[in-house]
Amino acid sequence: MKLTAKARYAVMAITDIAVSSKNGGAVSLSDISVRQAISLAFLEQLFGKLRKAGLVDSERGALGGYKLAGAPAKIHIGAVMRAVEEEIQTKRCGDTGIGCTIKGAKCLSHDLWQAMEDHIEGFLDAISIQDVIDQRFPQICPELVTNGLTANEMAAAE
Amino acid sequence: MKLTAKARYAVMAITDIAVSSKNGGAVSLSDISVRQAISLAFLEQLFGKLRKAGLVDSERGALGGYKLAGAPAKIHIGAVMRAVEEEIQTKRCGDTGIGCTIKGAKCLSHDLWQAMEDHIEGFLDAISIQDVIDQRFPQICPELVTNGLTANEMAAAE
DNA sequence: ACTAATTCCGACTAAATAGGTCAAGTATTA
DNA sequence: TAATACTTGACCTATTTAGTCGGAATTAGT
Repeated sequence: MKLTAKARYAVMAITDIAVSSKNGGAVSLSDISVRQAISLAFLEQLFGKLRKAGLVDSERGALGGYKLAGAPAKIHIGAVMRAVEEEIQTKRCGDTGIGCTIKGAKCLSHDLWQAMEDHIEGFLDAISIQDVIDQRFPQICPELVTNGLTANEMAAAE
Repeated sequence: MKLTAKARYAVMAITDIAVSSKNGGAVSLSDISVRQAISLAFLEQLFGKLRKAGLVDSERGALGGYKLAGAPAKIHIGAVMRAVEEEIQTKRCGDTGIGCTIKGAKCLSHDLWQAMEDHIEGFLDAISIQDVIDQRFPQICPELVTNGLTANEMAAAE
């Protein structure tokens, strides 16, 4: 899961469809291109992947375009981002062992990166297109539990 | 806050100091270089920034090296990563307005990226070097609150 | 049938970034 | 005084990013 501009454009574009579609009709990429200021050629590249991932359906020909494959509340940001970025998990410490495996043992920070990735992924998978439209996002969890103390308690203990 | 290999190396190296230091003595970069399989030249680059950020103290001369500026429990991963990556927040949607501001209004996904960044930053700031050594990481918060429903409740409601 | 609008597909590319290296020092101490 | 260690900044290079380009296939309206 990469957090790049490409992934952001994909979310913007697919959100645009949810907002702009009339009666569930198809929305053309040229319309999205104008509204979101993203080049048509780049949108074509993105929507090829979104279609293959089953997130949108296409209608070819004149008056064609794309429509969401499901309800906005059922399409999650994480899925959109994974669709347009080929590598699900990139360059994770330990894939090669270089700089991670020391005499056969996992490095201390290996699990840290895994926990971080899980956290980011969990966050993005918890948000649907509908949530974005409604501007409804998860707040930071106030009780990040580490060894029985909350983050706030740990800060106070310092 | 960028999540690159450079930032990971910095965390690995600073964790190495916490683990390898004898009686709080300085640890040389050449030792870290060997143990963590990171080039000495690259470590020098990283520790220059860590020192300026006040996360480590240096001792020059023979038998010199670096030591942590504070207790491992007081140095947090987020601070380490911010120290080695110059831009705190990069490429955020809306900095230029291109592809974000449409007729003067913020794009729908603008706040999404902000919420995501806050979430990642909160996660990393909650973890100290000591936590990494003890392999103690925050679990995914089971109650991601969005509009009063937890993530689980929302999934069930779909 | 013809035309215009649109998706589909793969190759290509310019610019930026990541991830380093190298050279030439300066400071400290065994 | 030699060895070790830190300091600084310029430089380098492969990869990734963020696209473009050209053309083919498909469909709706005239």
